[in-house]
Amino acid sequence: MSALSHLTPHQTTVFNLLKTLESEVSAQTLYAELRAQKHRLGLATVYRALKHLQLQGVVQARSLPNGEAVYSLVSEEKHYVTCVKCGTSVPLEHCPIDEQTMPQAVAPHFKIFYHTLEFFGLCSPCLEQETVT
Amino acid sequence: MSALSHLTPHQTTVFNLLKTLESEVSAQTLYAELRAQKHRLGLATVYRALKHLQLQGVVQARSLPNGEAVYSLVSEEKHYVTCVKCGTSVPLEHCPIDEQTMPQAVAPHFKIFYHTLEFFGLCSPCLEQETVT
DNA sequence: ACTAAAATGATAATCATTATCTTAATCACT
DNA sequence: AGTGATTAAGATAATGATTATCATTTTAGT
Repeated sequence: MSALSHLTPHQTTVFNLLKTLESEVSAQTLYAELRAQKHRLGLATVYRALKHLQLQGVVQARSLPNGEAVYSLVSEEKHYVTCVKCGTSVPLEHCPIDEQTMPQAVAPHFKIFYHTLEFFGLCSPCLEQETVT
Repeated sequence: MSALSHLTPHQTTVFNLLKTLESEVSAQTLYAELRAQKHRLGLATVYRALKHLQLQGVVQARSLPNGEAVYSLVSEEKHYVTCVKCGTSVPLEHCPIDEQTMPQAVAPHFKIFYHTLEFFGLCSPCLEQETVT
């Protein structure tokens, strides 16, 4: 990974908090957590910091079906199975992408930072509801 | 694919339009197109129809970074490379998922309808902007 | 210290989606 | 066909995350 361009104190704060978290979080949650830790920054700054870190290739984002985005470090290689009915999202342990074909699959003129892989379907409870109904 | 449960006329209309489209479309676009075709239905009905078709496993959804969702038939096996800066989304021709490991990768108690695979990074123009700046 | 550029805060604006609630259509059964 | 119950639909308000705006503060380089 190339060196990060200079980060402002606030950007560093956001980055550091992300490093301590095990799972993805929304910008709103990050903001609430930082405020709870007595950091004085605005919500817009959190969004801007996340955008900046994304452009640096160190933070990744995933859009949930409910419209909110969740963020995590790029190093967190996690994929998910998501229920299209209730929205439950379960992480996968292993990435089933063929390592050989992956590099060729991406367009030649893109610099790739990360990828997301998600399976969608029905979780057991929702599946039962559907078949019963 | 199991038989679809009964579809209402409006649900059928939405489904049929999706069948004629080559690329993914948002609910808003579907609504505008249907209205342009003199169909009399409400926006909420389009959203409800899409939700219903999703639960049937025949329509898939993908959330874009800007927060809107785009829909397409499940049969459209397309994956994308998306620029984290400008949002440009380019389809891949080939799915690089290892067919062998895929079934084992999904959680045992999920009924899987489809999957999405996306690569994120910077497209050429945006990459140049970043390195220049 | 000084000026230009970048970052920040506060808040308004945007916009897709969902909820609500009333009305209309459909269905099962007699 | 009639009736009551269930489901679908329409219209629109409400929600909520994200972005835009703009005035102010901070930073970097000279």
